[in-house]
Amino acid sequence: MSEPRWLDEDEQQTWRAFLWTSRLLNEALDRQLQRDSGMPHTYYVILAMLSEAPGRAMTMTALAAEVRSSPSRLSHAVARLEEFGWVRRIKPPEDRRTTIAELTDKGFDVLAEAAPGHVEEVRRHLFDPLTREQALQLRETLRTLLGNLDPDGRTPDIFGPSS
Amino acid sequence: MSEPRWLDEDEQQTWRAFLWTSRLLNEALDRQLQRDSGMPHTYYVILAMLSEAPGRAMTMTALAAEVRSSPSRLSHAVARLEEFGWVRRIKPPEDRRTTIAELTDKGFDVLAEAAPGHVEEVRRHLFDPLTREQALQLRETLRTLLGNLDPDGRTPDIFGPSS
DNA sequence: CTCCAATAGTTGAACTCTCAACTGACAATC
DNA sequence: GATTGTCAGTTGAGAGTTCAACTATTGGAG
Repeated sequence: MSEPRWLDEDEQQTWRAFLWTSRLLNEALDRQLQRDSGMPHTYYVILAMLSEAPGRAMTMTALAAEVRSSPSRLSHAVARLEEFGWVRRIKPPEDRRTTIAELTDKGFDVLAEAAPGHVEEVRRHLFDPLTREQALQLRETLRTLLGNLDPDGRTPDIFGPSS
Repeated sequence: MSEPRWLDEDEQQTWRAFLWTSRLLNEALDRQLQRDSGMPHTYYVILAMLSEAPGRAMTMTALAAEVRSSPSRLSHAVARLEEFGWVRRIKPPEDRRTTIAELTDKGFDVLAEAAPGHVEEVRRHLFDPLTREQALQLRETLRTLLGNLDPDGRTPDIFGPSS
């Protein structure tokens, strides 16, 4: 065991700022979505990702990777979304292990209704306070961190085609 | 109702990078702390803040502000921490509405044991991948966002004495 | 062809968090 | 000095998350 390398004052401030910012931002989004559309932010992201997929459908595993969720969390979430009638589960005959989650028309409508308010909230809390310059710098910094946290870079959409 | 201002490509990428980064970072910290010290990250932060307070004690309201928690969440959390014997509740006679949460010696020891591993994890995921320059820029950006999210700037410790 | 490992996903229990309702104590006004 | 309002904190129910254990199916290795 080597000596722990403690955080200096600057680092401490950076870390806490990160912690509070992500906490508060997430809570703000959750509150807004829960109030206006009756769903937590996690569910919104699932619907959004499904809506972008070809055929508005994806296997559970692919979807889990897309939304950075554990298989378990996604399974529970989709079960709930299915209760709401926003997602449908399909068992394809080719590989009977897999399950395909498909966004229903109702789910698509709910998403379409939720989107403007949600985007507005993201804008208000994340982009409005920052200059364009800051936002772009932030993106680069976060990409760096993400490359570290999510090593099997299953995030091709986040990295531009030029890299 | 005005037209929603959608996110452009850059903003979309920034936003998702923020989302995944904070998600994954939080999960990494939670897993590490749960595994090595049997507590979620939220509880660690509560213990840490208490340990820094004079007398290692604080009123529930002050502590809630410090850790950006709702009164309810904090109340449940402290109830649990009390079960573990890491925190003690005290009812002061001056104002019998308030409750003071005090870190016990046992709680302090647990925190002291948990700290090095936790700091190491923060370092690995947040500071090691970044240049010092990036980290400082990140801090400024986050301060801006935080000023927006947490308007009653009850974050004097995060803003330097010069501001 | 059989057996074993890997893949895909689900389930239940324990736990944390949210929200709304509630209790109890101090403060202020009439 | 009663009433009303505000402050401090708790509680319970419902919902989401985690972890470990489990089922079912497919892909290989011998």
